[in-house]
Amino acid sequence: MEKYKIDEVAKECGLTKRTLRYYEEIGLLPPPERSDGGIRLYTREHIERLKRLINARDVLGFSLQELQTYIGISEQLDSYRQGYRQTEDQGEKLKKLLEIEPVVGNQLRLINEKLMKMIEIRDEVEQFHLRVQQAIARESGEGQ
Amino acid sequence: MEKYKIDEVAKECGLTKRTLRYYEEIGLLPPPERSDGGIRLYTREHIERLKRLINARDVLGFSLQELQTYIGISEQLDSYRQGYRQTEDQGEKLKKLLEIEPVVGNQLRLINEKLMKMIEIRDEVEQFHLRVQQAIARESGEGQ
DNA sequence: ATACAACTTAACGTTAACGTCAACGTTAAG
DNA sequence: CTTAACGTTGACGTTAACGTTAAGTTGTAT
Repeated sequence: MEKYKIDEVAKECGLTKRTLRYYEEIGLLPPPERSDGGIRLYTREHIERLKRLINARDVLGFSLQELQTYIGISEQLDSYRQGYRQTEDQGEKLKKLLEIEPVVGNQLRLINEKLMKMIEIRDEVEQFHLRVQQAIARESGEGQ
Repeated sequence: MEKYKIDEVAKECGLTKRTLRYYEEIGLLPPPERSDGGIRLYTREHIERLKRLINARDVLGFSLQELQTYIGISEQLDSYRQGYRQTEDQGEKLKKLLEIEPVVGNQLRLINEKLMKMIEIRDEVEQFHLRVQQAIARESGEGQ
């Protein structure tokens, strides 16, 4: 499996090294493996995860705190899928799932709300754009 | 025309008084009329404008700086519509419009990009939600 | 007229999300 | 084997976007 040093990751994701370390520091990124000398060695998985994070940050406008819970949830589902059909306590699993479900449902609702508002804004700006274009056409057709 | 004091406006818009004054301070809100004693008196227009602002802030995730230009543009269109067919310099108008157009076009493009990414995320979360619900159904159906 | 709630400005405080700098260690190249 | 480029951990600095407090003013209800 190929390994990446911090600057490569930073550049591929459009961040700085500082930001990567910061995200790790606050628990947003899982600490990557280190070389014998202590240098961070990231994998593809780290990068993909990071990209999803950035997307959520930029698009949903989540704070890093909010991203923590956002991630916590997808982590829990992963762990559920890992332990799928193992001899873990069935009751515990169900309990966790029942905890997670409303949180995710709520997220989904919020995202949909935001989405609708965003479409409204898009339409407004589109109208706006059209009016400007029409005005240009009229104004420049008139001057002759 | 009805007038509103700062706290009414703040509550209707879900902000604090401090935030309203701050927005005015940085030029995001036009200074409202004042009473003889110096108390801010807002109108419906102020409120509606403010609400659009909050929407753009929350949904598009604009910084207050970015909102300034966002507003600047809609202001310019307003001023265009005001001066529509007046004896203003036609060349100036056209020049302004030609300046505005690519900016708005760019905004529109950015918004559409964000919108698409958002839809992707929505779909992911939706899938996620479904899987959780299915897991619950399976897990709780099994225990009997 | 007097209280009292709500307004005002001014100034300093706070938090998130990094930027920047110093001092030092690691690694790949010649 | 020694540089030069890149990495590491502190630690302090910065900026946006307000919160908070103080000290005083205005509006209104009795």
